[in-house]
Amino acid sequence: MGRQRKFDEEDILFRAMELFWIRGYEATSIQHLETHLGVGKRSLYNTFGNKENLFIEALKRYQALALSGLQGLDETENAKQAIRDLYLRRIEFVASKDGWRGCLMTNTAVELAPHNPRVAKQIKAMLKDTENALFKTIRRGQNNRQLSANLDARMTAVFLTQNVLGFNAFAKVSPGTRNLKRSAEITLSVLDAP
Amino acid sequence: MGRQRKFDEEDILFRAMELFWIRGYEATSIQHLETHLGVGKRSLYNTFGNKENLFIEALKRYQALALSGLQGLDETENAKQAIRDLYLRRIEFVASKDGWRGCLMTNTAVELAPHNPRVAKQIKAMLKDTENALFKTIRRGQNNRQLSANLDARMTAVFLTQNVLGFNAFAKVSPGTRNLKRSAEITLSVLDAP
DNA sequence: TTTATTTTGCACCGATTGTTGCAATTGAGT
DNA sequence: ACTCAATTGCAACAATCGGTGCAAAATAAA
Repeated sequence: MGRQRKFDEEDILFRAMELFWIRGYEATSIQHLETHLGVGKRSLYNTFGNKENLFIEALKRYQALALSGLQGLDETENAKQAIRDLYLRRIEFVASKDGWRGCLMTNTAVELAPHNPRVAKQIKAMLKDTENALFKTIRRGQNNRQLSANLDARMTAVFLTQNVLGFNAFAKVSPGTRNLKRSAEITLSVLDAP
Repeated sequence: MGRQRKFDEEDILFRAMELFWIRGYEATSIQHLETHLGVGKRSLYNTFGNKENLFIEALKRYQALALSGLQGLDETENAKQAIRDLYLRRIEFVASKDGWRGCLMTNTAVELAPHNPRVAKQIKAMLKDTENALFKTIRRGQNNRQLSANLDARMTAVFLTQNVLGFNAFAKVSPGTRNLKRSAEITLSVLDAP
């Protein structure tokens, strides 16, 4: 009973995610959200409580998005090629039609996480998602004799995770996928260790 | 002639740099600067014009600081060891007494550069500083037969630069130098290519 | 149709943002 | 001692921030 909503909550969260993604947390004001989402601020506050909650919910949608990207690792038989594909997908991922939006996880890790424990906890979880997915893939490659057993699978996964953060940050100031792709190839050469 | 200043401009810039470093650009308000610098806002505006100019001048001081760190590369004969030392120094660099401040270049690349062309230009210059210093060191290592001639020196330098951004971002959410140091060793293994 | 309940639009809140006008203060040059 | 330019402290500015109170609008249940 009562008046029915004019918007879909999940749709709003997805689009809010994109706005935070492009402009960052502080620079995306409630007013900005209002106009670009087509929803009155009062409805936003009724639904999500406050800006922080709205952001955290939006960030969860990003986490789901990133997680589905990581699942692509399982679809390629060769471990190194699987990781290469992930990198190439992520490089396209951080490039939007107009300019470079980078990666919401990286942006948030730098801008918001240091001052907000709730956000920091969530970012840590997302980093662990990445690390664990890469770890699993490296282990699989070792079992299949595609990667050397001498590789420290866990630390290599940590290394690759840091590296993803790196090119996300790099992409924000240096447009163009060419350098990113060539640099990614060097990153992958770590997997060729004897 | 006229009334003399109560502060040293260079000293203020250095301390402002530290404040921006810890809290970020937006979160460091003029009021915050006023109290922590011990200088009235009116003096700040008289001297630097506005907040953006003050920040850019402070960022230049950071650039000089980073540049002097890069010069340490020339002080170690072995190229790989020189780069390792740089990494270890930078890992300590991003760790302050109280918590993790990360790297002002990385923080700014993510938070401010995308919306501010002047800042973006300066960040690009700083990245080029890093890349060029690493390139020179890699070349030196190749000339001295310490590193393989098969290494693409330029792209390896780009890779290492991205990697530095990566662990700067990583450090903001994952305190502790241990993981960073171990991951750095994997990064350096790229230089062992045959 | 009436009632009960939820959502929406509008006005408005106090706090804070960066920035400036102005007059008092300072101190070197005359 | 006087002048004049530079610097300072204080008050205030308009704009914007996140957030709310309240009544009208909308809709399901009675």
